[in-house]
Amino acid sequence: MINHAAIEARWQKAWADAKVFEVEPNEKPALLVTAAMPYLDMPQHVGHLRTYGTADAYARYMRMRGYNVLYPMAFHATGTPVIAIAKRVGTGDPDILDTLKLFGVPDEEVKKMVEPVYITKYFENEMRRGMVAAGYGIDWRCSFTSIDPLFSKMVEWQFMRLHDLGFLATGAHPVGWCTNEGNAVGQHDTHGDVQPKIEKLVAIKFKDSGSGVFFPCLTYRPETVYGVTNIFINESAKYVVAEIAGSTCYLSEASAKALAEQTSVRVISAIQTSELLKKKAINPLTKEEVPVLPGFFVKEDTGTGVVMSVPAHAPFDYAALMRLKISGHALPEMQYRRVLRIEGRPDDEALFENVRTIGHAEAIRIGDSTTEADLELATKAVYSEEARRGVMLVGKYAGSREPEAREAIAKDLIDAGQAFRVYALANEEQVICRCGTKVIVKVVTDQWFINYGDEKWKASVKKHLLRMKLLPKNTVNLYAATVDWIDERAAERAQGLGTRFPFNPEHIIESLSDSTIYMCFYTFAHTLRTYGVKPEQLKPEFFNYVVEGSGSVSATAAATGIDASVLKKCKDSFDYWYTFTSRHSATDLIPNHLTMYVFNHVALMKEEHWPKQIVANALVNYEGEKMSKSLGNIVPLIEGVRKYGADSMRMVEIAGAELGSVTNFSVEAMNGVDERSEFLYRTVADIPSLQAGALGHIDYWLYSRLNTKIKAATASMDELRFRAAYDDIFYGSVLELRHYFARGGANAVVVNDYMRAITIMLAPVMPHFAEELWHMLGASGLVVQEQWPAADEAMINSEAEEFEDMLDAIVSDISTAKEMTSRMEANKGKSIRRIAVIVAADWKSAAQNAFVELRDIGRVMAMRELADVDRETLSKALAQFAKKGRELTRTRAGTASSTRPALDEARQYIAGQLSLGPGVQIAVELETESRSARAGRAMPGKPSIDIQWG
RNA sequence: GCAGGGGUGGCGGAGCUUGGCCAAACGCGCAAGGCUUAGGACCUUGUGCCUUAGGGCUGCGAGAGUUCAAAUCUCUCCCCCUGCACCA
Repeated sequence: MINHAAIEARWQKAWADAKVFEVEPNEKPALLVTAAMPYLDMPQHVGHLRTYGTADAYARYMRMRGYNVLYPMAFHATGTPVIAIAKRVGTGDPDILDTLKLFGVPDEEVKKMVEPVYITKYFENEMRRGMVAAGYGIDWRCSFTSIDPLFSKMVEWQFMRLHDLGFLATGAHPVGWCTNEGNAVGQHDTHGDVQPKIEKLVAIKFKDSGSGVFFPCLTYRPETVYGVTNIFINESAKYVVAEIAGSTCYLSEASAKALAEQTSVRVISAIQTSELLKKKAINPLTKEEVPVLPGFFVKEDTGTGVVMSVPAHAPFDYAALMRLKISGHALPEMQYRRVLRIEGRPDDEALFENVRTIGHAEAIRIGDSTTEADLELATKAVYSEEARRGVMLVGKYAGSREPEAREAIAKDLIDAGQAFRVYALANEEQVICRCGTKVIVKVVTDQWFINYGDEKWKASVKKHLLRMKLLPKNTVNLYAATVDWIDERAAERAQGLGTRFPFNPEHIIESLSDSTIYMCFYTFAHTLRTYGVKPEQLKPEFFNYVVEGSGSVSATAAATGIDASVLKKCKDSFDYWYTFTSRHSATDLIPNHLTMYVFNHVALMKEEHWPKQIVANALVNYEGEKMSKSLGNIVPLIEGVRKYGADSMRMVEIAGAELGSVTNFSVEAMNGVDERSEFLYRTVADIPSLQAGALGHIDYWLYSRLNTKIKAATASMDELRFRAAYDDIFYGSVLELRHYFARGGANAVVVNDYMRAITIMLAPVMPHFAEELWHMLGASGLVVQEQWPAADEAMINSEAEEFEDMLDAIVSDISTAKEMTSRMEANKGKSIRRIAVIVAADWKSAAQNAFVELRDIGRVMAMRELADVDRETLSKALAQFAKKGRELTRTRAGTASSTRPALDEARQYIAGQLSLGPGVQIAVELETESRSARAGRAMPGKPSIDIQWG
């Protein structure tokens, strides 16, 4: 058994001692590999290995390809999560205590986690340990955290530059909001980590014909205003008269309070619902007068507490009217006016009939089987059908499709002052802040944004994306779509760790926005530290000079007080490493971080320093299931390494699937890797017991396979197709070695050469195991510093490879034939006496190649070289070639005289593969000499088989 | 809803960019044989359907089209996954 732990420890120490990952600019081409810095709120779990391991394997590969590779690591601490943990630990929230326990954080450490900075320190150490254990070749000298004062100076500079360039803007913006804490609420601030979804609605103002006060009817579907029959309010709620954004309205008291967070609201007086129910209101578009009625489903705390009723298109509205009718309420003359039709559905009347049927059924509760849940379902069905195929029947937009009409009518009404925007949470369940308060929507004013909507900025990003290498290739569309869609993005926040926002020091810079150009900081972080540069010396001039490339050394030295030689060193390092960068992250960051990364580089740096390559990987499942805290299937990285070994996990996660597909972390897969590792390990260990001597066919075959493999694997690796590459390098080598040994291969030099190359190629993904094999092979130095093998075309021998393929085809053919003939009546009670393998005559290969060339039976027949062949036999063979058509290619099988001895040698192998007893004779015959009736069937590369029973 | 990705054997998953050599790599599972006191592990073969000899038929979400030829190109429809922002 391979002792993973011992091997890992030995080689991790060897790498550290040799400082192989501590690199400085040199004459080699540069490559800076960066993976998204991990957030310091949890230890790493096995899933993280996918991204960081992929980046590491790529870095190791490129190093072997002759690049000077820097793979650094930083840590993200900005924002609210760390503070949230401190708070939750402080209040003894059992949820967080369980989670920390799941991650193996000792109790005495948990106690100290009431202090945010302590949390970041703890997890930083934890993560470093995990990353070393997983075998990442990181240059730790360049590390920093996003709350490092030196780093903060760069973020400040970044935002001042964005401001100079006109990319910062202020404005109003709706956010999820907790009135208790007075803070914006994101996903991790809510119970059950629910993302508050904000949607835009519109409130259409129906004027009370008596008082002139408005009923602001909240709706998702302003286009149905043409079909309104009445207005609904909640009879049992409290209503008020209030001034909203300049107009006087009736609305529920709860709504008035909530709306005050979105716009100016001044409550004037209370009003009884009985008063409201006496009123009539005028539809602003149709000018019709409609009554106000009680609606059972109207929620007082959503929107305005006033809705318009469109029974033809809304099951709830119809049901409410039916309920009123049943309870004997006086109803207006109902109009059920349809405002749109369903295109391509001649029976669309049926759909509207259904609306009524369901509404009616709910109202009278037929057998209690039709409920409000059915109304919800019906509503959804109607909305989606009408949105997809609805065409307006009435009004200004008659003939338009529903989605366009909806937008256009909303805009017209708002522009005309007949409606206003209302934001609401779209979540089906109520969203509750961790503090217990219900989350509402607030429109934040004077909010600073980064204006990613800037057209010129977008255009240059789009243009640059076309020049970048974006992997996997099918992510290109997602980047393009993101650039099209991305708009203003909040740049500041009231709470959390981080850098103060320069234009509003009360706030901190939003935490995704402060990590868009941080990779450049790696290139000079350790220089700043080595020379003791102080944060206050990192004036804008420093970054102008080093990162932006403007200004002179002397002027920068004068402005900052930093020694000119240090400045020069920083700039040279940045210029060197930024010639070729590869950014690694998970696919889900494409629509935000990765796209913003491109935007910010394009805005702030010289074109030669813009991003060159982004690699986005999919995530990892655990035994087929998503990893999640709730499923309790999260394995901490360090625990995984201890249990399965770093290399096996790396092989499974990095090379278990192509970049864009989910890899499955399973014990079974891990065992599969272990078995093969053992096999390779034994193979290397057994080399001394093999022979030396002249090379035979099977030796040339193995060399050929090796070089074919190197060629294919190199091409795959260049595209980061790890799965394809390691199918060949790892899994394929095991199959080939087995075949080699089964065919009697036993040459120590050949196996040694083969395993040397395989070992080098294993190193990017299985670095510890590769070092161990390298050492066992008696090689000097570290494999991590070796050159990636180059394929030797001269060693690729397609004839030898084809021969082995033919051999397996023969085995398979005999096996089928054996099965078939055993069922023949004539062979009952007999056993196989002899198997003849009959090799095609040489003229057949000549004829085949001639036919492939000429594609003309007559011309081949006339060839002088084939003049000796019996006319009928030749024409039959040619007819067979013709039948194969385009599939037929030149045969590369050797001549009969060379194939025959090779097959002779392979007889034992064939017998072994078929588990034939010693009593069965295998004979290799030439077509020209064979007495078998089946001899004529032999074709180039496909000998005829004759099984003789007796 | 909007956007992006995807639907291939019992399963995971190749192949689809450059249509034909694809019943479909590789692996798992399953079956038979070998080995073994037995089991496990390991090795070999088989694993869509039909077939008394290497052949034939059907097949790649559904339907239609282009083509001599389609898993691969085009269109329509159905289904699944992911993201939708102030949050890392």
